Amino acid sequence: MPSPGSREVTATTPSDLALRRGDLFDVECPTRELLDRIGSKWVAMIITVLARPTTPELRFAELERAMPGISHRMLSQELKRLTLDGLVHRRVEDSVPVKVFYRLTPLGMSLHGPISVLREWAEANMGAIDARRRSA
Amino acid sequence: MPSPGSREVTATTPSDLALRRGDLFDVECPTRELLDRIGSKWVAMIITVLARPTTPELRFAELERAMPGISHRMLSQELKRLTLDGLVHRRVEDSVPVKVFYRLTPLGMSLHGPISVLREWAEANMGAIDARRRSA
DNA sequence: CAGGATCCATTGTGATACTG
DNA sequence: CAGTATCACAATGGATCCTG
Repeated sequence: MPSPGSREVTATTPSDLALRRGDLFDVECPTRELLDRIGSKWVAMIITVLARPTTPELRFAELERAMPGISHRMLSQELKRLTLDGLVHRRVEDSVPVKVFYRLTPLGMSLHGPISVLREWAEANMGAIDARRRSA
Repeated sequence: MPSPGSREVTATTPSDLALRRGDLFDVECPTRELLDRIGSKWVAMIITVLARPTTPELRFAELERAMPGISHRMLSQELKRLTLDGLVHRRVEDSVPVKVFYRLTPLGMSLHGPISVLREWAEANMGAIDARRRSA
């Protein structure tokens, strides 16, 4: 979050309203940043995996295995972000060695629907789009 | 089978199948890249603006004005990408100076629903998430 | 007007190594 | 096991200038 040193130009206070209600079209509204965060492939995958009824709770290594291609670092980073955002809950079992379990919070679960819709669109139309790209 | 939740990835050439059907969980499947592309704030905004019944077709400068905060370069880049992907149609009016109009293709329109769902989720939950982040 | 080209600062990301 | 730290490099994105 860089401090606005050079350009607090427009908007004297109208952003207050946008901030409160969430307005993608307001420059100052964090909804933009939020959308970029939840719209990523890694978030989509994490939410999708954790939303599977058979695996409501998974350990770090299990998630890693369930998401081929993700790097150690990325998974760690994304999980931390999602935890901070309150979409994922982190449970530590005090054994030796320690075990950590991740599961969706109610808020996280509520994101599952929207993300599924987008993911399914992507999976359904990927072929057509990819083909067009190649020919162009 | 000690790996619960894992998919049956036993095929010899799984990428072929995944490529054809679109599988986010396949490392080689372009669906991942596609999802990252369509999940961005700029794409969400472009699609949303062009989906407005009142403005089915907009010129470059009009789009720019409708999307406060986007840079010249970004808009140009994203429009080109969306055009290549077949989500946006580009119509050039041969006047002096030239006028260029953008509108959604049927494929682009079909993305409007999914994106709206995600955008609305973001706008609705932005407040809670933002508050939690600050306190953490 | 539309948008390409260039420069440059910032950030993202993988690989690797290390710790409790 | 579940991370964190560090490094090197790629990608992003804004600002600015340029052209048909």
